[in-house]
Amino acid sequence: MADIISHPRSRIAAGREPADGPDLSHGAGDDIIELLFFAYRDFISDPDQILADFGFGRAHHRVLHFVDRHPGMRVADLLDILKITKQSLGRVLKQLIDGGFIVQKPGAMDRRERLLFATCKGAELAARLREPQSRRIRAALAGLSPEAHRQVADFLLAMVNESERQDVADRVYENERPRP
Amino acid sequence: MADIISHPRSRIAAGREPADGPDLSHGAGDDIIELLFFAYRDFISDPDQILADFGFGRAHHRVLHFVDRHPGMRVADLLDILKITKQSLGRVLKQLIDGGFIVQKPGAMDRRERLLFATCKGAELAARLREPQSRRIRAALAGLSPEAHRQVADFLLAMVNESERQDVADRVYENERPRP
DNA sequence: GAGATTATGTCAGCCATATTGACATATTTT
DNA sequence: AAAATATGTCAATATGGCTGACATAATCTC
Repeated sequence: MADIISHPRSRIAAGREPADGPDLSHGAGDDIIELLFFAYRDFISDPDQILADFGFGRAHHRVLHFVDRHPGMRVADLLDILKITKQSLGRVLKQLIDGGFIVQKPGAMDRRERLLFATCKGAELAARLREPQSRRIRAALAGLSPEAHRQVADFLLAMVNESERQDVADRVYENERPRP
Repeated sequence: MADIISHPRSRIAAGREPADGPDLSHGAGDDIIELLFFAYRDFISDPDQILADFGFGRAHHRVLHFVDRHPGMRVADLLDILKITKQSLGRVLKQLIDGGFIVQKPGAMDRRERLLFATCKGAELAARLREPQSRRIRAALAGLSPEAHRQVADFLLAMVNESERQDVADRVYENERPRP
């Protein structure tokens, strides 16, 4: 029985070098794997209570956040960002529109497009949801060195898939995205 | 119609100070809100293809990861970490046990406890799942300054709820947890 | 030792959010 | 006119959360 049990600790004996094949045991950066899990777990839990008051879930938060931050966004842009299907987005977006948090306007150039905007009501909710998350981040950065904010932002950006990294940087830092 | 639309850009005009009440518009650290979303989105997408080959989802990954990393963990420990109910854990854990990835052993001190261990098969899968995430993290850190790893780890730890921060640090850095 | 508490498991049902596939409509492009 | 695009919608399904109720075995307390 005991012999079918893996003993990870024995595999990380100090200084041990793998004799054959790649070392699949724990290594540099593995602390970040767990820290990311715990940090994100608590980070996304902040707005849950507020959302519950509106009968919304985390999916509504994500949609409202991006529409509020990037007014005039197309539905297709949102699908690219969230990496979900239009059917999944559909229900959530419909609820936000029905509730008066988001409005749609046909595109001026291309009237097939439904450009998305947060209403004042929507912007207020987005701000309420953003507030505890901002507070948590500012508190976390406050205890660190002055350049930590930049280091952390650079790290997180470097964690994004290389193919989309520039798009994400443009979005986050508000360089207006040129749309072809 | 246009007057019910919020215009966030006007609220972040450079140097503007709020005249009344707290400033609920965007401020320091808000770039981190979005960067965390994008970084985590891509970070957790890495193992998805591997998991699909086994008919598993992200819930299985989380359970297997923590059991592999902390052998002899109790079911209650896992519930604390994942912050889910025992019913939710139950289904996923049962599948991992039935599939031979995890085994249970009664606790030596308290035979009510079911201590969890990854089998060799489970440890191998955990390593395969960890590999792309480790690679992504190492690549992200490689482009940064030498002290970035520490800064990022400190930041992520500081993002954890204060009440659990010490427990998380102990877990992540393998200081054996004293159990009362 | 009897009774309370604890650790775990399980049944049943519900909800949120994701999926795929098919099809409809309006609009723009070719 | 035909093809391609942007969006919306219907239907069915899966995952992974939840609550509530109840069962078992083991330990702790008096």
